[in-house]
Amino acid sequence: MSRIGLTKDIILQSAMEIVDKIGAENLTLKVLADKLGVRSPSLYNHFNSLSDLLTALMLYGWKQLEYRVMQAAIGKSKDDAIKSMCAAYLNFTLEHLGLFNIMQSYNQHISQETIAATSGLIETIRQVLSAYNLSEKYEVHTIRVFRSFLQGYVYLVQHDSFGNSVSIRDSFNVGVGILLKGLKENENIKLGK
Amino acid sequence: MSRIGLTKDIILQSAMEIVDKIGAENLTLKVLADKLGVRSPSLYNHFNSLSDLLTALMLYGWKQLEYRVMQAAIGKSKDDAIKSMCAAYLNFTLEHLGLFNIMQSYNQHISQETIAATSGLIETIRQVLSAYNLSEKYEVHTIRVFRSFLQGYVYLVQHDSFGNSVSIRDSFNVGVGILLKGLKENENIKLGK
DNA sequence: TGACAAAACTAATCTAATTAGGTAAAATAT
DNA sequence: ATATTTTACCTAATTAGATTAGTTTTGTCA
Repeated sequence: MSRIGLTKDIILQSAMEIVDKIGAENLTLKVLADKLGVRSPSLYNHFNSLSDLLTALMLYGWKQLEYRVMQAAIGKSKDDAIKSMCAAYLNFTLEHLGLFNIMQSYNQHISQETIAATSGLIETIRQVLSAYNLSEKYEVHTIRVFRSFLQGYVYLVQHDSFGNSVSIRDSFNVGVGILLKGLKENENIKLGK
Repeated sequence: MSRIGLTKDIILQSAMEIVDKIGAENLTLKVLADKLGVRSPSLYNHFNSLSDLLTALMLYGWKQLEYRVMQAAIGKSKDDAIKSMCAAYLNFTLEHLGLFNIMQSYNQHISQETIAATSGLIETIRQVLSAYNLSEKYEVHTIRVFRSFLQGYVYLVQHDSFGNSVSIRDSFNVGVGILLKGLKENENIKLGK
């Protein structure tokens, strides 16, 4: 009977598949261990606790999202870049509902690592925004407003909070459009209030 | 030894105090029962399960938020009403971080009741928006965009995701301002695309 | 080959939710 | 007022899941 040879990455990959398939609330060490062909205490050789594992999974998710959003910005600038990045964000989260759930709910405790995991993402956004010549303060405001919209939109879609039949993508694009217009209002105002 | 005389409302009130004080993740039946001067199985006379209790707590929260936002709109119209409502939303959620956490995380399962609980809120928003003469489709888009921004903003504040020192209220107001401008773009366009 | 570290195991423990079944206070009916 | 029923509460037991302790196995490297 040969050893399986688990690694953190293999475990996280499996955990991701599980949460995306059966929902974040149904991830238990037993379910995960079964999928990996191992007994649940064995997972403690790789993670100190379930909470540790979920934290790692959250960071794993942010890294992937960061990669996708950065990819989307390559070769584009200004509005095109932003639209593409926003679409990439939406697409990733819709593909990974369970994972995104964990990305949201498990960053309560350790904000340092979370900030580190999302800093690349924010840096990318900052680079794209630099083309708009925003004042420093307005750049911060703008990033916050975009992040809020994205975060909230996906959350509401994920929880089926948009009752009726108007297209999810249409409303999303309208939202991005509104934010882009707001961005123009503050373009080139280097001494913004 | 006389009976305590619990009711659902008393239990929910206590539960709210607990989650706002020590965080949603630390609410257990034992903690709640201790606070109420009762043994944990006794709570099953009032709720079928912890999940039931949390669901009720979520709805309880939405009702209160609805009330506060409606109050904020009284005697105001158009931009003033919207600004006031948004501020009320932000204030409520900042006062009730734990409760809001549960309001977010526990509407995964029963969307019907959640929709019922938030329908009054959405109706209020719709009334205020009617002054703008938006096309039907744009009204839906607009509500979705506002909700997304509010939801996301509060979420990010709650999770300390806004690293630096620019004022939380300022960015919020900038965001509301951007959305209001976007709203004007579509004002009086009765045949919006 | 032999020794060490790591990865896996089984068995046991702990904590929290839940269930079963009993008792007594309160509410209701006679 | 008394009898009956309901129900809020209790204790004790069960279950599920995370975690810990201690052991065995396996791969690696001197």
